[in-house]
Amino acid sequence: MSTAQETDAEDPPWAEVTPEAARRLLVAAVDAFAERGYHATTTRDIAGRAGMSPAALYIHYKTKEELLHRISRIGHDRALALLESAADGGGTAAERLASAVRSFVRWHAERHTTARVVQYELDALGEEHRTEIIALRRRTDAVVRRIIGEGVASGEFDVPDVPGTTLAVLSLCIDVARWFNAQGSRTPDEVGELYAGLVLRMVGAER
Amino acid sequence: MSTAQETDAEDPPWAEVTPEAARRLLVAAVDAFAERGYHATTTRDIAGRAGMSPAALYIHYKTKEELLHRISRIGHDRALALLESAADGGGTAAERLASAVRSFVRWHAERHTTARVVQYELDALGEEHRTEIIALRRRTDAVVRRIIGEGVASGEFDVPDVPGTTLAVLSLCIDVARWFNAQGSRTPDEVGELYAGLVLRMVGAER
DNA sequence: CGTTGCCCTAAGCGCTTGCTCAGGATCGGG
DNA sequence: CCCGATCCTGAGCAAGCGCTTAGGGCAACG
Repeated sequence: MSTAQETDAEDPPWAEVTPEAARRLLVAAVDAFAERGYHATTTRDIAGRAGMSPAALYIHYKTKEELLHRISRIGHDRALALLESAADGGGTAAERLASAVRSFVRWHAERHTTARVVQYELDALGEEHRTEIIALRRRTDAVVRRIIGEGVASGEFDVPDVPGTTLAVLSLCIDVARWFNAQGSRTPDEVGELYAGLVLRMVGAER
Repeated sequence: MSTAQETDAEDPPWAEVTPEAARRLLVAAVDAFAERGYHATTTRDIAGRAGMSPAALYIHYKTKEELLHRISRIGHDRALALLESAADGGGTAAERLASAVRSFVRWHAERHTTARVVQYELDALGEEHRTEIIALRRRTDAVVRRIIGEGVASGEFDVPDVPGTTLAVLSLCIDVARWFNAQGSRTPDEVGELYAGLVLRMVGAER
């Protein structure tokens, strides 16, 4: 029972969730939400996976929705941080775009359990929490659009429709969370590399 | 109450669902599943949208899951038929690939309500029904892979990783169902055109 | 040893869920 | 006028849901 059934490796990521019992519950919730979806997951299931009674959940979280919000918030923060650090990394626009896609995709593959919850359970959030998360997603979009725009301005890229291509690039990356490990024949690094190349072609970068 | 709240235009598509009341229920279920997800939708909600009592549902369908299965089955059949007719349409590999992406994407945009259910509620299906649907999806994959393979063989395309690129192309198209109409600034035709161009670049087709 | 505060559990409340069942309305054929 | 078939409803059952409440175990501190 101590080995997580199909969780991705859990190196550092929920370290910021401070009471240790709260972290155990949150990790259990990520697994359950990713496996069956938010609405199909019961609070009893979450508590059970964390080795606690159903009532224990409500000591650390006010509602089941608050759990989803914490997961979504932390996940979006992390993904956005990855993107921004790649975008500010220096180099040509092509180098920055490739690096951004690589790390963004690698995260969605490596942590596909978390990413699935973060990306696909968005409208299970309450009104207020959802608008907060949507603001984060707009910042994600802005980062990618900026890199592509700069590449166009510098003549590196040939992109007739910058907003549309931005949308497509992000959509491609995000959907990794859905299919990854359907059959496990690719490592996250390989997918990141493949996708970086495909995206460079999409923006018409010289090879 | 007679105007569907945000449904896509309903030209022909559920004509094969024969008792008219069963069709009304199915259309209502598509709307409800797309809006709130399968698990969050109640049979009372579905029946209510169809203007019937909760019990009426069970005259036409054995369970709520059977409804999802019928929707999923018909939707996958339709999407696959579109793909195959484009793939068998003649012309160069580039023309066939562009045509396939155009119609596949257009379907996912135009009928994004249906597509959302079809593509994202897959594992709410029971064991047996799910494996049936997965077989259809493998055929979808095979169609795209074949076109790309032929393009590579004829020298039209330059694709280092055919299975990986096939996966990416399909993933890109399918994810249209998730984001389309988030803001409604693009028509399905425009998205299809945009995506056909992007995909041709991904496979390294001469322009 | 007694007290305080923290973390947890057993039990269960009020409500909703998927689904059932006995029977009513409507209609074409005799 | 009655018949059976077809399609539907009102009422409700058993199970499961999110969440609450009263209290137990235990470490830290005087």
